[in-house]
Amino acid sequence: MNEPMGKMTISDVAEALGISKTTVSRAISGKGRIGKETRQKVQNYITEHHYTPNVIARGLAQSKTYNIALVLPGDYYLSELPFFQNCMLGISRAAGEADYDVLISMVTGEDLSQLQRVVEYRKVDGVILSRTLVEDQPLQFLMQHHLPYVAIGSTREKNVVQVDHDHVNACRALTEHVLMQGFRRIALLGGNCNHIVTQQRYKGYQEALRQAGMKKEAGPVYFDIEDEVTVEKIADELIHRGTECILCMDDYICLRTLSVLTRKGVRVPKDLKVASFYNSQLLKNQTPGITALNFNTTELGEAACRMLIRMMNGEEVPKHTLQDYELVVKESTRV
Amino acid sequence: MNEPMGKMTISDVAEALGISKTTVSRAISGKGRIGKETRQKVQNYITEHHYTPNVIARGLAQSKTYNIALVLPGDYYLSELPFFQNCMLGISRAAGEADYDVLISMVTGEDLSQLQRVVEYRKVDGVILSRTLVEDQPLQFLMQHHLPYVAIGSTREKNVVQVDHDHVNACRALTEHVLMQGFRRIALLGGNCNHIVTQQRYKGYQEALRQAGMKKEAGPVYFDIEDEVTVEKIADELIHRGTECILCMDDYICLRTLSVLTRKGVRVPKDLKVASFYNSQLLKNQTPGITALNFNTTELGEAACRMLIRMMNGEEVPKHTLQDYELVVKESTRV
DNA sequence: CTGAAAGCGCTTACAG
DNA sequence: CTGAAAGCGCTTACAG
Repeated sequence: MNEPMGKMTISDVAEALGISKTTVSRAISGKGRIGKETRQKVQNYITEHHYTPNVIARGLAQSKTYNIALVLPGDYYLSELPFFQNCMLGISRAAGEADYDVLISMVTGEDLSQLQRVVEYRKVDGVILSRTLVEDQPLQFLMQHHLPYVAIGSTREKNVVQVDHDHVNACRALTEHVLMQGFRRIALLGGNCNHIVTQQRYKGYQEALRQAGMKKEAGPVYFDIEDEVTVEKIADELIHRGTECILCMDDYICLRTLSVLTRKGVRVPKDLKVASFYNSQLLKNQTPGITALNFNTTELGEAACRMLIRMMNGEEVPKHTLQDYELVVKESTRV
Repeated sequence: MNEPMGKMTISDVAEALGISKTTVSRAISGKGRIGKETRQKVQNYITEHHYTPNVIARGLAQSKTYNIALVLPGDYYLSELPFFQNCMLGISRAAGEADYDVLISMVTGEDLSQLQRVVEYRKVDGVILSRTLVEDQPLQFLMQHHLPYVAIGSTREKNVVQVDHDHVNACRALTEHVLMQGFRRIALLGGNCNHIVTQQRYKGYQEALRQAGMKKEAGPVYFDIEDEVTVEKIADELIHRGTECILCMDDYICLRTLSVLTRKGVRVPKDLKVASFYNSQLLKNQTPGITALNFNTTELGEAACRMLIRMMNGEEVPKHTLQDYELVVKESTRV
């Protein structure tokens, strides 16, 4: 109570108890042999006097930081996606349980400086990549260093530990569902081609079509849709071509599509069906309800973080983990 | 090239150059007197051999961590708000410029454990609170410790350094605008009462009414709107009462309101005007365009972080900083 | 079961 | 201008 909070050291404890620092250290960490009584004595003292170890000092001695880095896209529109927030929540939770903290490093375009600083300065024991790209600079960077890391998302690099949602099967399932409803002219509105997830979704879509015995694409497929103007043009084209159903690769694209359709007086699902390969808060309150794929992103983050912690502890872990999805059918695809 | 990256220490450099560790340290930090040539020699060597200092060790010696903590709400729906992401982006940017890293600690409800761990373990040199509450446990916690911190948002606690948007004047301006258009029956749909920002927005609204000589509230005021069901009920009431304009305290509430109105066949702005006290990506692509207040959240985060850095450097800083707003008038309030 | 000592990789008075 | 030494607050062989 007298000493200012946060200043007490292990030496103070040792002195007060008339024992050595070594013993105190052991009593706290639980490592090494130590008498039951002694340990109890130390334990009592430190809780009573609110001693908390200096993790930095411990880290230096152990060559550990008890920090992990989370690499996040620093681009404006991307950072707003709920996906990353929810991931972060899960990661933070899992990290906390293991007494780790998470440090964020924003990577914007070609600028890897934040990630570099964090690994070169040895401020973290491991890294989590929040997404994977076709041309993946952060991943390339990590592959050159000997620091444990896991990728949320998939990649072709075989030796990278990856934790992902099963996008391919999920998208296949949703596409199959639409095919089962009897629709054939099914358009696909896709996101950024440099995102691996875009490739996976496309693959799922194609697989469903192939299985249904359709030789070529059922409807036109678009990629790299970023703004509403593009959607506007595409919508005209689709309506003109008599499209029956529009599959949107993510919630943002879907929201924009719905907004454009409403403006054009096209009714969903009456005139046109719509579904989304990704669900979120954004779509939740939409009228009519939107058929979409549900993924638990927080759990994904947790899983990735647990994986990383196991790696940092020297355990062997599976290279590729897939998490399940949920297909939620609502009015937007009703016949 | 021979030595494994990230293992070189200051001693290695000293030895290779035949000088002392002290000198090397000085050459790197730039502190203390040192010969120009010597410094150059060291500088050349370390860039050539890719030496990077161990920041943990430096931190221990200096009793600094070069980390700051960002306290984020861990609640589901809240963490999805773009506000926090954009703040984080700004903070991360400003921190990086000063060679600091940002560590996140999620605070969920009553659970402050993540924040506690981070400060008790001395893993950060300062803390940023991403929002302020009426009943503010994280703030109370920080006030008890002697660690620099700044709050994004306002609080009644006079001695807390706070950086905020000028919500009161912004909301007053928007309300005035609507009054100028000639509307009188103006309803307010408010958010969580425990958020200080809710109080500020309400205050701005009231001030505008008072100034316009209206004794009592122009339209009904609601608080704690969290889901669409509530909005649904309120909408019926408002329509019944002949409300002319609905002011929504934030983008989420606004989006829900619009969705409900569309479903009910109420046309905006023809039948009813709508405006929002907060703008974001969510509202950007809405049809019709929504009159709203724009705030630059990334800049807010940057400002808060710079402030904290100054505090950590022992500088005096102003207790209360307000950032400007922008009123964007669009179709949703057109007469 | 316990302790003295060296070490983690830096910084910083102090002395020269 | 430069260096030897102590110190930051822990951990961990090594010895007893």
